[in-house]
Amino acid sequence: MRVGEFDIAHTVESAQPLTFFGDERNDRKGITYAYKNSVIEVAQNGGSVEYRAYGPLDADTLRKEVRARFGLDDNMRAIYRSIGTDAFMKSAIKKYRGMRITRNDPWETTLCFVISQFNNVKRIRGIVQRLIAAYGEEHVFSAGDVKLTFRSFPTAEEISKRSVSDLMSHGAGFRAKYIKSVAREWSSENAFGKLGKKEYAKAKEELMVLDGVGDKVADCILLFGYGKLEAFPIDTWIQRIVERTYFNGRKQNVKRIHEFAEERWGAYAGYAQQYLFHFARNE
DNA sequence: ACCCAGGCGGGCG
DNA sequence: CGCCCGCATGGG
Repeated sequence: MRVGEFDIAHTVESAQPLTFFGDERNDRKGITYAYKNSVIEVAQNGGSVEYRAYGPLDADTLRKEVRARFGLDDNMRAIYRSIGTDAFMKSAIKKYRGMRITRNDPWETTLCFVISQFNNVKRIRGIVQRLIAAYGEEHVFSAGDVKLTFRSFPTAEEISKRSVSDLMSHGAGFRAKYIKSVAREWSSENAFGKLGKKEYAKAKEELMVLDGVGDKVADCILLFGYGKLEAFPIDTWIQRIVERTYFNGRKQNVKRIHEFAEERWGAYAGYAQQYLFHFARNE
């Protein structure tokens, strides 16, 4: 299908959940990822996005999944116009034009970002991959002479059955107790599935009840899991670059930065955050 | 060897 | 509240 203002390389390289489990199958032209009981391959060639699925997925569902996953229905012209109000943001947009906010499975996003705290991207990926290898359900597909094996993302139920020390054996460290607790909460209540219907502030409040989910992780879940584009996750990178760029290098607390982001970027603060984050990490 | 990483919860003033 | 501290682990 034809898509404008989309760059799959910038998108998958910008450390969103899709790439937390990215591996050698992913390159600058495309990505292969698990979706429910299927595997989806997506590749970009100029203004054309091609995709195919292995597994029980009809064409319409597949198309909708790809469009949703890569944020292809976001109006980038409007978003760029809205957030590109200063030279710094304009240069970030220019450099990473086409980078989208991906929409991932909420549970998967929650687990990924609980693991992300006080951690680095490389190790986050490793931990997530080991959890998938250990607890994900295996699926095998044959397409002609090609045999494709993959594991789907482990369910909350599956993770909740494991002991903390079992989870620690995969390198999760002190986060293991959070993983266990969050998995238990997620599998015992079905309220989290409906969080997307609630408004941002209310949904954030409910997520922060979870042990191991604070202000920043909640915003990541809302942005990358529920597509709440007004969410503005403030991590060390964002705090640094916002203070340096918009506050003359003076220290600000998180509350102040949230107020600033809401006022300046409003409904698209999440996009502003992703361009700032990617720009800050790659400079 | 040493430092730090897409923070968080708990404890303190 | 607002700030400060410890925290498992492994890559640079």
